[in-house]
Amino acid sequence: MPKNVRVRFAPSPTGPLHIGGVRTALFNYLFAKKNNGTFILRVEDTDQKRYVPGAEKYIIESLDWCAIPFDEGPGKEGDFGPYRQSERKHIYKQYVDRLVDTGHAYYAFDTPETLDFHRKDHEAKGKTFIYNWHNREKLTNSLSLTNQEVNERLDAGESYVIRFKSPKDETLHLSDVIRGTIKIDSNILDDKIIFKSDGMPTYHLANVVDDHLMQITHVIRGEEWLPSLALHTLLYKALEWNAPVFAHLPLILKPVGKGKLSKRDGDKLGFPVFPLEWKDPKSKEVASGYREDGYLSQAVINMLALLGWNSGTDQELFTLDELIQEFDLKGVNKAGAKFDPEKTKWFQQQHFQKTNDTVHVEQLKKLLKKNNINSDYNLDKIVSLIKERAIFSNDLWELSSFLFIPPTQYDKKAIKKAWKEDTPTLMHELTRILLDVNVFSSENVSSVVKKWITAKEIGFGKIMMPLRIALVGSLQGPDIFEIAAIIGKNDTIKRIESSIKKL
RNA sequence: GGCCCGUUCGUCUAUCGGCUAGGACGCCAGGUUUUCAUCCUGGUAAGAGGGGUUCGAUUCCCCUACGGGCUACCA
Repeated sequence: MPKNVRVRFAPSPTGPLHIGGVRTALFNYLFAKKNNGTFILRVEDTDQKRYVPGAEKYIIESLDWCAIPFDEGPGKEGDFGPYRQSERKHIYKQYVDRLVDTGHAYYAFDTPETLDFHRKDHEAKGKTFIYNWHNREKLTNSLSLTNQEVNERLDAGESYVIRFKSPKDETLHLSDVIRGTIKIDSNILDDKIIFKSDGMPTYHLANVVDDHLMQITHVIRGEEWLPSLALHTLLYKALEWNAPVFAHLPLILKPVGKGKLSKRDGDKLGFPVFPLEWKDPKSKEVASGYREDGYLSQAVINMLALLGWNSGTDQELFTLDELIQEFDLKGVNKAGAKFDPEKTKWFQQQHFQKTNDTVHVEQLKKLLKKNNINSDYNLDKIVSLIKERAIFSNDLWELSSFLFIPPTQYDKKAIKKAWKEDTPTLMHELTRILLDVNVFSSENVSSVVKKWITAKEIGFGKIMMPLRIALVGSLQGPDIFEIAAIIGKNDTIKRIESSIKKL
């Protein structure tokens, strides 16, 4: 009987969750749901200095917006809480003590200044300073000091950290489902600090302890953690725990240039890198979000899922449920992927078109209200006419505003192309024809106007284009007779007369 | 610098030793729409380089190049 799948997303509340983090959360969620497992949110706030107020709330709101809710986490206490590491502070000490007792860890009293000096000194010589077996005897710690000295320092309240004792001359075989087996020479490993002088564990220790205590079966995280895998594997071994399965996701890279996608790329290239808008509490700077830019969360999720994963088929459009059905870690790529804002837009367009019209009508209502428009037009009809040319819900307003607000200006190119000397006369005649149309439906107007044009033996363009200019202000928009029908007989005639006057 | 991971069209990717190397975004061309956009059809374009292994390598191995990550009392 296999264990129940339990996975976690473990962000640090140091700012807004960026899109790479959202994808990590998504893959965890998909994996959990696919395997009838549990998706846990754990807040890794062991570094008080970097704590940003509001960040945790932002993370939770983002997951909610993306519709990838967690089953256990802050505010949804399960059997393995609390889910904030700051609230688990008391738990970690016993495990550090155990590591010290079993000889896997030791106290170290070196000051940050001393270490910094060593690092700089080594760097100047073109070497790398590594704190491990080859020099730990020469540094200030419980391995180089006598028991008495150590106790004296401890009793005197001298600040200390606890380091994990990395092994000498071992070849470590690490395992990752995406990358296979990775061999590491333990001699290049640092004796990493696992417990800080402020009494808090570092990420490495807290992570391993919590994953074990929370019975995490699969650790799915970003590739930036791959170099820590050796340490984590060693920690599990030292604590005599079974390690979970590890999967390191490829990173999301900048669309252009070098490096991984960062906060700044969004502003520079004009697309959001955050799911939600974020206002920095200190600088008051505002970073745009997909939600506020009018993206559907389904589109963002779909795009993110396909960035580094594929189902093995040609299918690219997925709903969340379909993603859950199809998801498999085997389909995850190894190489980092450049983020593509254009394709993101395409996903948005596809999902927008699939969205039910009633949703669009609600959006349009909101947009009208925002623009102080009071209208009794048939919004269902309007949505059906314009939605196929829209990508974002905000487009609904852009594409229909001329219906609610008569044109005050006319597109110059359009005038040059279609508004000729005899146009005013023809338009004037047209108004008289339109006046006689009793039921002002698009079909009626269309047939009456077309009959008239045919009878007059003039080109369609000579009427249709100026009429469009008169009603819309430019040579754009849906079927012109549909437009006339929506704004009605009076407004249609008024707009034509107004255009004759102005042009 | 050291260590680790990676490398198929411009971009995201399929291919699990035997293909005219497939799809999608973008771009270009044509068609539909008496407008614009949508939409449809077609086109463009790729396995980093060099060695092996093999009857045969995009696929397996090695080297080089390039890209990425890590190298904190941050996660």
